[in-house]
Amino acid sequence: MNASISPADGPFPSPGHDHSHCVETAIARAERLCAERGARLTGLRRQVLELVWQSHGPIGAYDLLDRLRGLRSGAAPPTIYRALDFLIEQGLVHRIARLNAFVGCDHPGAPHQGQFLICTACGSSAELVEPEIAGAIDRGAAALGFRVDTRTVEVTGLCPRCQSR
Amino acid sequence: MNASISPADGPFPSPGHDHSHCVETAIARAERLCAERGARLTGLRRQVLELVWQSHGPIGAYDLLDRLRGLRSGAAPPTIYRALDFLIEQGLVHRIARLNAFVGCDHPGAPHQGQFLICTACGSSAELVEPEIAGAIDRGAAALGFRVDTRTVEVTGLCPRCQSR
DNA sequence: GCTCATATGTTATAATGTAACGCCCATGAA
DNA sequence: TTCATGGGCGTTACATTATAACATATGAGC
Repeated sequence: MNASISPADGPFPSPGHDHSHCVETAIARAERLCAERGARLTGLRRQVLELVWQSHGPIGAYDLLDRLRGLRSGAAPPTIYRALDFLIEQGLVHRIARLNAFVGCDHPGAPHQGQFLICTACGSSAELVEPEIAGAIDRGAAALGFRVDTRTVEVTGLCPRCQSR
Repeated sequence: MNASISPADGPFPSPGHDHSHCVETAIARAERLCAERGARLTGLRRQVLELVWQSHGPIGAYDLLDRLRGLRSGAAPPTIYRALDFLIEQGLVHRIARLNAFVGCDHPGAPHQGQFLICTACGSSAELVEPEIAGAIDRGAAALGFRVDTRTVEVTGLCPRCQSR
């Protein structure tokens, strides 16, 4: 099993966690990946990626916009959405459809699509990378002759911490 | 494997299909289920369910609203959303998060959550009921100590017809 | 420096979804 | 019968999310 975390360094954020370290790591990985690919991680795009990671869970576009305005007065919705489009294209950010929200990808570089566990009590999320889930989906689709492009898997429930509260 | 269809009577709609029959069947099932449960399938709710089924694929709330206005002048967004809330609660309709759209459930009465194949070429969708997918999700979640509530599975790609065009 | 494509700024608007309040009507108790 | 109750729906207003369209700036390569 290959489970991991978003945005903290355990399956779900733990209390004494140094999150700024995660942010730095994520930015560093993003820089490297974009350099390898010749993709332009501009100042704006890096700022938006930092803001996504600084959030302790999935964050909406307009919340990001509010925070971005602290850095760039005059930012407007297209500012955010264009940056997010780029980051998603590069596999650095995932969009969670059920929440209309965005979250940093824990496995940039590895070809995969997001599988998310979303805690309805605390709002945190964890990213799964489960080949078994993708495999089961592909078998079901193949049985109907369907050619798979993207797979969205979003699971709601309670994270370990919120179960014991 | 237990695959089936939405809204037609094969894995994906076929050309000479008599769709009005599907609509009637769906309404009849809904009447029966609601009667058993003591749930009130009112005139409005039945009309909305018919409109959902009359669509040959997932349909947005405001498209439904436009059509409903042909039957009830003065219908407003809450009219549609409240009816949809009821229908979803009763398991008669599913919401497809990626599309912000709604589709009739092929398996009302059977406890399940929607698993959808969505053709990006023709817009049609097919509903899967794959215990293997749910099982794989549950195992992945259990490994992180996550208690599952709902599972959203939405797969995009090409249906058999659109692959051969 | 020039040119071109790309990135970003800017304004406006589209698309989707909800809050809040009040009326009506069916139901059941006094 | 009357009246309280609650659900369903009408209605208005508004909140939230996302995009279109056009102008300007920036940066990489020549």
